[in-house]
Parts: sequence; structure tokens; C-alpha cells
Amino acid sequence: MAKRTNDPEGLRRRVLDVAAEAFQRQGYHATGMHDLMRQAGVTGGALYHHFPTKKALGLAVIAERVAPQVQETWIDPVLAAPSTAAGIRAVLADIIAGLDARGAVSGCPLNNLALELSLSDIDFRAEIQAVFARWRGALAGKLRAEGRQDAEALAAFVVAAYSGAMAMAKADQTSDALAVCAGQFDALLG
Amino acid sequence: MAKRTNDPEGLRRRVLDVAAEAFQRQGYHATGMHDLMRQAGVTGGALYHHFPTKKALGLAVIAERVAPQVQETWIDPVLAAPSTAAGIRAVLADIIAGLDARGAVSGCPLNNLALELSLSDIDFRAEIQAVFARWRGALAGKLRAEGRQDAEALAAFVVAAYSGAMAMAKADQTSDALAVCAGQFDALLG
DNA sequence: ATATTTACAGACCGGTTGTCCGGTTTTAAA
DNA sequence: TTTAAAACCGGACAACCGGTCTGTAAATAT
Repeated sequence: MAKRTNDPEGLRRRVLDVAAEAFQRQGYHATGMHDLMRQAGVTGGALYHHFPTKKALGLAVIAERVAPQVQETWIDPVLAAPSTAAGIRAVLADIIAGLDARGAVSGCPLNNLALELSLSDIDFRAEIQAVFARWRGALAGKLRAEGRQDAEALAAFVVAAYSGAMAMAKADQTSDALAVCAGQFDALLG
Repeated sequence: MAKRTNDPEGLRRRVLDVAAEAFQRQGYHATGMHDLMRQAGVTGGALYHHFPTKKALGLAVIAERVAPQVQETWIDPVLAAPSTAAGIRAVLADIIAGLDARGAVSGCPLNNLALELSLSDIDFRAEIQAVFARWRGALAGKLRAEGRQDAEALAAFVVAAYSGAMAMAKADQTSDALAVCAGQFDALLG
């Protein structure tokens, strides 16, 4: 029996980090629990102790990794910007710069999991739907405060177009689709 | 040994139909070969004779089922319409009506497979990218013929927004996102 | 110091995965 | 009629899947 240091929070964090990365890169079903154990340097007993099932781990990844990522990369910057249009422009510019710097496009984590899981499992769907709703809601709130009467529709459209553009970008491994998206948003939101 | 009737084309067609449906409903990795055999009423030997690997089957599904579906539900109707804007409007109206009638949203088959496979396998990515390119190209061609100078960008944006709207629709099992999308397209394309 | 709970180790299980192969039947060619 | 190729059967395969178990070390309460 090897030495060991108890560190529940750290271990849990490590597992979530590895799982979030793997789910985004390879997908949920393509990622095995044993892969995660190996990558995170965690044994089966420890993993099972924190996440009783793979589904529980998946839900935790969405709630504690994907949702905060949407919050930090999209919602917060847009809300902090002088205008919604400027915020969206800045967010897209940041994302495009990041993609070009890394030279690879792994897609929007929310959308990846959404398309893979939302149909087959109702709990996943609920969690994913909630993230989408908060995302749209935040944009719509700011748009409404700026006097737009079609705020909800505009917000939904922006989120949809971004998600789809990211999917296309993933397929052809270029940020072009996002750049196009940014240009159209400028024309649309003034 | 049971009686048997040789019917290569029919068997191949049946397998592709079942696989296309299963891949869309459950995803590629979540669908097992044995499930497909059972659903299609086909033995392992027969399946292996026509598709040496699961990947080969997946590629065939994209080339012979998903791509034609994009062609028939999107490209052909738009090209046949009096104007691109009218064509897109009609296509979206049809899709929304179909979704509402079925009461379930299983998402855009191209996008489903794109997000699940394009990152992990280069052959899948190439096939998917080609379908996206043909889709955008067809819309762009018609837009350019109508005198639009930002035809390529507009076409890419339409495809992206539709794909993303379908993803959101899948997450909340409502055609609302697509309706929003249709409305914005009207404003955008006049 | 003792008892209890929490955190982790690591082997293990039944089921499923994609794949493959030896044999048989059907079909077409010679 | 003989021969060969294509189509199909049905099951076995090793690897792997997610999940479970027993046991032990560490932390915490008593």
C-alpha cells in the first residue's frame, strides 16, 4: 500500500479539470473512466468516492466547469462592456485570438455536450438548457436595458449564431466562421 | 441454418438507414454495432462484408445519408426558390413545422456528427467539412447572383446561425430558437 | 486513548465493445 | 455442368467498459 495524502478538494478539482478537458476533446462517450483515472493520477476507489457514476461526473463538469466558463468568457465581459455590441465584439475578438494562437479549435464546450447528451438523458438536458437560458438571459437583459424591444430574440440569435459558427470552425479548424460571425453581429447590432 | 435471399443493395440500404437514424438519435459512440445488427435484422458477417469497420459505416452514413439530406432539405429548395431569402424562409418554415408535428427535436444530423467526430478523426472531419462547404457554397452562389457582395459571409452566417439554433432547439426541445432565427434572417436578408 | 467517519487503494466483475473468421449458400461466369 | 466469386451466417474473440467490492490509512470526534 503506497503512501497517501488526503486532499479531497484537490482531488475533486483535479478530476473535474481532467474530465472537462477530455469531454471537450474526445466527447463524453469516447472518454473512459479508466482514462480519467490515469490522467488525473487517481484510483478507482477515490474517483468512485467523489463521483458515484460517470453521469454524476458529467453533470458536475457541466455545473462546475462548463457553466462558469460561459460565465467568465461571455457573460461577465459583455455585462462589463460599455454596450452589448461592444462587449460581444470584444468577446469574439478574444476567442478568435485564442484560437489562432493555439492553432486548434475544440469547439464550444457547452455545445459539444449539448448535442451529444441532451437528447439521450433528461438530467443532462435540464442542466444544459439552464446554462443556455442564463446565457441568453444575460444578453437579453443588457439589450433590453439599452432600449431594444426585440432583446430576447436578438440574444437567442447571437448565442445560436456563435454556437453554430464554433461548430463550423471546429469542422474546418479555422476561426474564419467566427470572424464572419463577428462581422455580421456588427452590422446587426450597430 | 435459416433460409436467405441475397440482396446486397437492399441490405446495405437498410443498414445505412438504421445507422443514420441511430447516430442521430444516440450519437456515433453511443451506438453499438450489435444494436445496429439487431435493428437492421442483419448478421455480423453480412455487416462486416459491406462495411469493414464502424468508421467506414460512419463515413458512408455521412456521404450517402447526411449529405443528401442537406442537399434535399436545404440546397435544392433554396436554389429552386424565387429568391434566396424566400427560399431560406420556406426551408425554415418547413423544418419548424416538421419539428412541431413530431414533437421532438433530434438536431441537425450534420452538426451532431460534426461536433462528435470532427476533432478526433481526420477522415470524418474532411467529409464533414466538405458537406459544410457545399452547403455554404450553394447559398453563396445564389446570393452572389442576386448582387450581394458579401455573399460568402452571409451564407456562412446563415448556416452557422441555423446550426446553432438547431442545437439550442435540441437542448430545450422546442422549435423556438429556429423561429427566432427565421425572424432575424428576414430582417437581415430583406 | 479510543471510536467513528471520511478518504483513498487496488483488485475484480459481468457485460459490452468492435472486429474477425471458418463455413455455407446464392449467384454469375465459363 | 463445373467453377469461381460474391453474399451471408453465426458465433467466438480479446480488449475494454462502467461500476463494485473489501480493506486500510488518515482525519475527526469523544
